[in-house]
Amino acid sequence: MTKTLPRSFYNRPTLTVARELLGARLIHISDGIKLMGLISETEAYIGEDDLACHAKAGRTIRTDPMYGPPGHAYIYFTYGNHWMLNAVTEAEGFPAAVLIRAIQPIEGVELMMERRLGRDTLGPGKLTQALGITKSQNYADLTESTSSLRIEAGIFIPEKSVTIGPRVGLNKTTEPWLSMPWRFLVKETILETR
DNA sequence: AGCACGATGCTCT
DNA sequence: GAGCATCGTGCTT
Repeated sequence: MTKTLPRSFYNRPTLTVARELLGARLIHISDGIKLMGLISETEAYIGEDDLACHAKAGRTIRTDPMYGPPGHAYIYFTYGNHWMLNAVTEAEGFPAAVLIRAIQPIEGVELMMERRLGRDTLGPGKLTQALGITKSQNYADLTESTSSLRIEAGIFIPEKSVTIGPRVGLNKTTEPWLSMPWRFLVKETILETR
């Protein structure tokens, strides 16, 4: 029996949270079926000064979840097709979040494969499609053990298995934000556990 | 294997 | 009305 990561886990510097979320278990109960994957890629978006962070526009309908208490989901829609899943970090009132960019499916793999038409789950829009995550899970409390969307402690990822680099997909962002090494990626396949 | 582009709709100016 | 924290296809090497 594993435990969800507590709110204090998220109430820390976003870079620390992004690094430590690697290997954690992302769980979504979808149509009564438990889907679970190990988080294998994250990115940090930190405050209104970070020009890559949506909060650069201030507190709006869209960015509101990031200003709320840590440990909740911030979900938004982009490019006309894709839902993005973030975990809100740092103290309430400071807008920051970790974008979950990829998972390694562990449980409920058949349903995930079906939804993805057999394709992979490496990519922020792909994992939400596989897990069936949409705007209806926006603001979900990730720390609640009965929540249909939650994150539990997973397996430890050693430093030598982590690649750190600049965030991707930022088209018009200017320096220094464009090159900030705020992306965390597990190099090899994470060992399968239960 | 890598690049270019179109799809598609919500959010903010 | 433009821009976007993307994805998949199709075409080029």
